[in-house]
Amino acid sequence: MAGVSKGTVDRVLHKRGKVSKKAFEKVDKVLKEIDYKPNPIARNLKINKTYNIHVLLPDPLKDPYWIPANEGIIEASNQFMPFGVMVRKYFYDPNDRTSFLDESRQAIISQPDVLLMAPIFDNESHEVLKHCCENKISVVLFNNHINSFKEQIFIGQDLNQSGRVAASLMNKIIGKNDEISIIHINKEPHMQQKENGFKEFFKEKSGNNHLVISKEFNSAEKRRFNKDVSEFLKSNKSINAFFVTNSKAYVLIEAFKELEIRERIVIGYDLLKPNMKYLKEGAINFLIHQKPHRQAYLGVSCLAEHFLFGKGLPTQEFLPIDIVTSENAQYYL
Amino acid sequence: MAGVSKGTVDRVLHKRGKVSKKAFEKVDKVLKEIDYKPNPIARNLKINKTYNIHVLLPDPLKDPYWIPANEGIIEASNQFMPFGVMVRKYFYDPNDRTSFLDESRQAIISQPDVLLMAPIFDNESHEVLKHCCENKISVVLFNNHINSFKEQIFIGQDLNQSGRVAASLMNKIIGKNDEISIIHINKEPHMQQKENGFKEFFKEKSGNNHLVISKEFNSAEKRRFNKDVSEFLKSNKSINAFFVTNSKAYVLIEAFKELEIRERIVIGYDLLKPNMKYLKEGAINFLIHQKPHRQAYLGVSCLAEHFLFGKGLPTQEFLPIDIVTSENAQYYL
DNA sequence: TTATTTAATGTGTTCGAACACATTAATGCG
DNA sequence: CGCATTAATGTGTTCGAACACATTAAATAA
Repeated sequence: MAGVSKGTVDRVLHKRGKVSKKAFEKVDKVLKEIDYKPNPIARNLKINKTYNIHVLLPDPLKDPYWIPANEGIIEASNQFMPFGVMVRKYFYDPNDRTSFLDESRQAIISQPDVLLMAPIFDNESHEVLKHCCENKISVVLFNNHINSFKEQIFIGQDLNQSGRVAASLMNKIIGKNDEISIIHINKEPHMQQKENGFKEFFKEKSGNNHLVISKEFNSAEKRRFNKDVSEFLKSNKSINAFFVTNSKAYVLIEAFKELEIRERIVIGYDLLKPNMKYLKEGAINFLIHQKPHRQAYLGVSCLAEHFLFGKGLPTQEFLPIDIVTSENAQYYL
Repeated sequence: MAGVSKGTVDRVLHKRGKVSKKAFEKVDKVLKEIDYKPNPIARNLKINKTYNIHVLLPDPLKDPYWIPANEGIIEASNQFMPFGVMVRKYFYDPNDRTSFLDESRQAIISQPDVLLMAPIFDNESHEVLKHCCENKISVVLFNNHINSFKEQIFIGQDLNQSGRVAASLMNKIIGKNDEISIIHINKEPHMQQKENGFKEFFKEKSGNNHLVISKEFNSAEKRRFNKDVSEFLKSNKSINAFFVTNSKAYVLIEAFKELEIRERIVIGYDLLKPNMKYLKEGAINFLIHQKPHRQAYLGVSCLAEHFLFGKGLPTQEFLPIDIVTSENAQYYL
């Protein structure tokens, strides 16, 4: 169309230089006229590179919250395998910081194109990031942020806002002057953000009608846990609404059952089987869905589409904060 | 690997016959051993066909509900244009059945590979489906079902369940023995399904504690509408909770404002600007998000990926029924 | 002016699959 | 056995982009 060979067009497209002003202008004009867009399929076929995405996440066997995340990775992996995208997973023990470091080291020495990780330990995650920088491996975070990692790509919920959503729901269903407790079970650093958001909402919207106090428990030993809960309730008789900041609301409900405590308001996180059961029974009023499946799936698929078809990458992909009741739960599974 | 030429492998892969038993077995064995998956990129490059997806939906200028759907189509269209997928839109007037038929005819005579449509008129949609069958154009429906179209591919919400979700929310926030009204504003056939689901929930769960009555209004003339609402409220003094079955909750709120009616519970649909405003103000308690953007985007992108990469098509893609409050609304826009 | 360097442009091959076409092997029939 | 017919197998080209390499035109030096 421009009266030059494909070689010259190629040099214009890729700015490889060595093109006369006249030729450049002829080609450029045509490119603009026909609004040329390269065929990503042909492009990819020629480049024909295998892309390696390595994923670092907690072992789903150690914490069932991560089961859907794992499935999301598998799904995306299968989908993009035929396109030459290789996904490899590294599981670490969510209760063991060294296991996190060990697995990260494994991942980094295999020199992937990108490391996708769920960073639940603050300090250790910093180290991993440093190593990745040194080895020129780009990093994408999912599930939760790490404080000073703001410059990284992140896929997940705004945890502060997530706490606010919980608070807004709580505010709609609690009685006047009811007292509320924020329950952290086996607290991880990022759970504090949810507490902050929750408190923030009540400070703004509700004019301190409701006392909000926070409390940490450890669920490792069931008997001990039940005793702790029982004591806490005894010394806080007027509390009858609970916000559990992770997927362990069912643990609290089970303690309630053993202690014969009924008719409390409970808002928790995540669609684990036992949570779903108590949601259906009415023992849990609302669950907030953190979409671990979608987070992981999106992490892999966004990267794959970026590598394969040059799709742009977002810097922050804040997923919707889904509110789940017994009636709409089925569609989120 | 099997000691035969690519021609023979090709015949085995595509079952074109003319392959000796011996050769077939050799090739088949290797294919299984290496778990051969065709490279969808190369495949598509060779086939090099332009796929035409035509979309028939109500004019977003006539009903703002359809604005995000239109945007979803544009987004998917831009994304798949470089792959040789051509999307063409036909807008019809949602208040004019002939315009629907006219536009459908236009769409069909251009012989697209598939017609994606939002079928808000029952009988007319049947006719369109018939025409498509005759012309061997496959059809995908989105936004709402048409009764006897169950065999078609559908992308959207389960409207009956959607009514149940609204009811479950209502049930969580109304006072004991409060009465409820289901409000249809400019009723379309599929809105009845939401009413059915809503009533069903209260029949099952709430043991007829709450009277639920349904009422239709027409909002074409504002003065008339306000008067109708006023009269309805006067003759039903104990009703103070409202379920509006489409995106027009804001119309009801505006009537309330003029009639100086306050502190009613309202649950409605869709994140239109005025609805969002009243949600933030607290005049609307919950909105249910029908995801018109995602419906339309998914419709186009599923089809495109099916044509391009042989991805399977679901028969029913029921989207999640998202519950929206002032605190999580921002992520759904 | 001619040789030589450098700038500019053109040509050929490749990626993996699809398909048309060419070739070779096997079978049937007189 | 020879030849036709069909079955079986192999070869070559194409899709659009990327890139190595070949070629030609222009600029510079001897």
